[in-house]
Amino acid sequence: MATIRDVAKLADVSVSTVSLALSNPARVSQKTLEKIRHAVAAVGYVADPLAQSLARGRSRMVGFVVGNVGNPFFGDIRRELENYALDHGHFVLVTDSSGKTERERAMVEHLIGLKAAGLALAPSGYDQDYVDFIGGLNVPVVCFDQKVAGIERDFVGSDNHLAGAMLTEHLLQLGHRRIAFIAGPSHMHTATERYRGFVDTMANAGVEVNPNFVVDGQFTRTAGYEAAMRLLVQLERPTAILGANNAVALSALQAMQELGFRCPEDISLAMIDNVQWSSVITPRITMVVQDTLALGGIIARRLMHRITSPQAAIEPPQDFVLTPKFVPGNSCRRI
Amino acid sequence: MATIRDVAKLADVSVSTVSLALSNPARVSQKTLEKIRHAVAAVGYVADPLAQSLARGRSRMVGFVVGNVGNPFFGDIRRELENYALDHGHFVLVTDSSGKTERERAMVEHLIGLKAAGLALAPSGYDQDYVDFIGGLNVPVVCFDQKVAGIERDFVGSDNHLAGAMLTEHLLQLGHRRIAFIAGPSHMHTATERYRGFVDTMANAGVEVNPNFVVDGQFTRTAGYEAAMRLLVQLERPTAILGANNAVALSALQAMQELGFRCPEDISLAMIDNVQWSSVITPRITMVVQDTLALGGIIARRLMHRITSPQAAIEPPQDFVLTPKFVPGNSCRRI
DNA sequence: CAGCTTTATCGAACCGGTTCGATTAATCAT
DNA sequence: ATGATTAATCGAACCGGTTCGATAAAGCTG
Repeated sequence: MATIRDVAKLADVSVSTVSLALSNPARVSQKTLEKIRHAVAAVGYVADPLAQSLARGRSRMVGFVVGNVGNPFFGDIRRELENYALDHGHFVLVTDSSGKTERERAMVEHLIGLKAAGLALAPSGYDQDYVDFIGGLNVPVVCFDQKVAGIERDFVGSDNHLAGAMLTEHLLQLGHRRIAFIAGPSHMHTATERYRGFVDTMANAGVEVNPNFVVDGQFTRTAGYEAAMRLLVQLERPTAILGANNAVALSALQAMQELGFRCPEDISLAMIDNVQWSSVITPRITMVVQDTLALGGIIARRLMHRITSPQAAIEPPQDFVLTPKFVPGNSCRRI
Repeated sequence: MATIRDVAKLADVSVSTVSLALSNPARVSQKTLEKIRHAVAAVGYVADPLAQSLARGRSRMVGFVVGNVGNPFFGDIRRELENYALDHGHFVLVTDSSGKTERERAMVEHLIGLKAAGLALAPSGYDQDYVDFIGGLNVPVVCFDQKVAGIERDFVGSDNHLAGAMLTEHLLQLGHRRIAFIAGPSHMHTATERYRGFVDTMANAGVEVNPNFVVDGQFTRTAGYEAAMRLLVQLERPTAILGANNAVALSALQAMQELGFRCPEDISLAMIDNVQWSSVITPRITMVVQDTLALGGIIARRLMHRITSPQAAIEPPQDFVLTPKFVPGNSCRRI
């Protein structure tokens, strides 16, 4: 590998001039710039990113930290970020915390150790310790998906209250009254907001929520399955189930299939968030989806702005909340 | 941030002794080791990974390069690698090439620039240029999924010929003769092997393959959909469709649904490779799946072995080919 | 106790860049 | 022509570690 000293020697200038020429060509005379350019080409010089990062104290890498890179929701966002970052000379390092706060912290620390220029982070924690940790990071951070109280950072997400409300409203319109809700973890902002959307809409319509019809699915497959089972074995069953995310809703569908309930003839189903291959799942599930591409675009632009613009550091953090979209399927019937 | 010089000053020893003590405690006297340990704790010293990598010429990071990190197949492998690498003091950098050779190359070069200790790579290219590029990398590389002719590296994958053969055999057993095959890209080893598995099994059974029943689905959703449509609009339709991967098979299911064909009553369907939520897709598709956890485990161990074991460099590359598993569903009927 | 080996520690060079103050050369106003 | 600016270049220090040869002290042998 050719180093900057090889270039300097060949171009017959000092190392510092080469460095200057490469980072700020305008401040070097035409003649030397030419010489240096030739020398660079001749020896095939490429700057060592590690050495640059060490000297600068900053790298040209941005971290992408989520709980599950396999989730298409995060996948779309990642792609947007990667494209945008690449166009701006930055490289995205993807990390997966498996939803574990512990691990997320280790990965964030590792990224900071790598002198990451910035972080796009879907928070997995919520307590004071966590808030302090994220708040104390000395690099630009854009949070997304989960809004965590106390974290003073840019945030990009969807209106989850509205998402819950839209589907509840839809089911009410179809005549459903016995609507069940499979909720997510109560410490997650998205989960509580979606639940509030459900409860508020029911209240506004003057429909009482049966406490037995609210179960906790933890946003996971296994817990969602068990929660759905608890709903389905009751004597007085719901006529419709609203899943707070894709995992619990699809688990509910599976439970229904296993118990011999037809959807939507016996029980209607609706869910928040899309899933890959939803178009081949029978029935097509009525859902509210987030505009992942738009979210990804905003996250990317906001993060790169904070990274590249010098005065961005003093701009106050900002929230970007997008409106989710209703996507009708045929999993909800009129009763 | 505390540096190694802070530690040295506080412990009243030289910088080199601190470095030595930290990397090889046995070669330092008990007394100084104690002093250094105290000093480290006192100033909260953590070595800068960047500086270490620069000085050593090697980092403690391994690169994971695939075409689609969202694919659960790669997700399982990634998780295995991450766990194993973490246990061995290494950190996994995940990158996604979107299947583009161009981009993959850029990412690999970036990882090399970062002095990655090794690479787990699902190759996306196949021509001589690509082979030379991968072969010329000066770090341990374990290839997986796609076996590329000419690349002299460890390889971990499944027996794709067998995968194709198993499903073909299954369909033949059920009485099918007019079996269609939605193939993948002909430059991909997995695709050609699966196709050969199909063709060979048909030939062994003395059943002729209708040329109109072999269409190219490119392993993608859109191409798979179009390919399936071409199959379904023929006057003489197949009685069964074998999708060479999950994307083309599910696209075929979608096409069938849209045209009003029932599965399996009208047409049977089988596919290679699992997909998330396959359990809630109706019908449950009969498939052959790869043992992703085992694959991931082998990849992880092989790569870390090459990285950590000094004499591993001279070990010849080795192929690990696992047997896939047949998972019956109810998408294939007897005729 | 002399002579030799081993052990513990250190200094200096190095990895490959960046940055800033100093120096020299060129340009300008008067 | 002269002093003041400005532009171009350079040297040296620095980022934060590792590594290796040198040196001094300690341990062993006979």
